[in-house]
Amino acid sequence: MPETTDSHEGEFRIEHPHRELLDQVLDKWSLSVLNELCERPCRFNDLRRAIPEVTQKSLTATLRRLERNGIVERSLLSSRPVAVEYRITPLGKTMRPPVEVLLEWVAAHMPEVERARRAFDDDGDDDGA
Amino acid sequence: MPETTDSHEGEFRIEHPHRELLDQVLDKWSLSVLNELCERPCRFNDLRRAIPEVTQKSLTATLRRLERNGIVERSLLSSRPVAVEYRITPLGKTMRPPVEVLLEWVAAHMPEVERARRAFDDDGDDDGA
DNA sequence: CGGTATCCTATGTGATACTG
DNA sequence: CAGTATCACATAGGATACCG
Repeated sequence: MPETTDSHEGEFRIEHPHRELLDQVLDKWSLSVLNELCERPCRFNDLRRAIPEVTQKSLTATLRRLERNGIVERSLLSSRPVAVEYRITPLGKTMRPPVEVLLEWVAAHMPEVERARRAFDDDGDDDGA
Repeated sequence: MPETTDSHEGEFRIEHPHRELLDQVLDKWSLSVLNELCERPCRFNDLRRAIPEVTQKSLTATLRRLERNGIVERSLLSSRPVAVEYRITPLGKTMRPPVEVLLEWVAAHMPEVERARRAFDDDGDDDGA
């Protein structure tokens, strides 16, 4: 074993560039956008309609960020009137399994987390008994 | 076979309470903290030393958030001088597999992402030819 | 030792208006 | 249609100082 000391199983350790990528692909609207794009290519306004809570500005920012990271691809379909289509890339599709695993963890443990939150919040409530 | 090939709807879909939990357990310092705590219980200043980039304030906030979600546990060891110990909970330990899967995805695809970023940034560089 | 309190800035996000 | 520009605001996070 030429590899050193840390043979202990994978950890929670993360370095900065990885952290940054994680923040960009898991940011507030990314998963909702990918959820649409993994079903079909979408026009900009298709996405707005599919995700009504997102503003134009945030949707644009999200798409640019995902495009820059190679997760989605933007194609100009015609120039007059402007028509643009967004598609998930092969790289983007590789995100599905890990994201699903994560989402399954969240769904599975949400009840336990909510119990913990209630316990914590109640303990904090020392309203002068 | 009731399952049509594209009945995989909602793979990236996430609802608000889930989104919020994800934000709290994957925030800037959480993984670094969990990385320490999954190896051993730590005092507050142990964590500061182990993660020198974090400020007191952010570390406190991170620990409180994780504690509230049931991911870490805080115990008062003695009162004078104050001694506190943080430990990962069983619930916290369940985060490891999904987080590892995620981190493996990041590590595996970082080179491709970086290529995409360079391509994107270069395209943006219309330096007026 | 293990925090709080305060101030400050940067960023994310929304609202709204405008444009090619 | 698919954005950009601008203003406004809330929050995250850092810097610093103080406290029991």
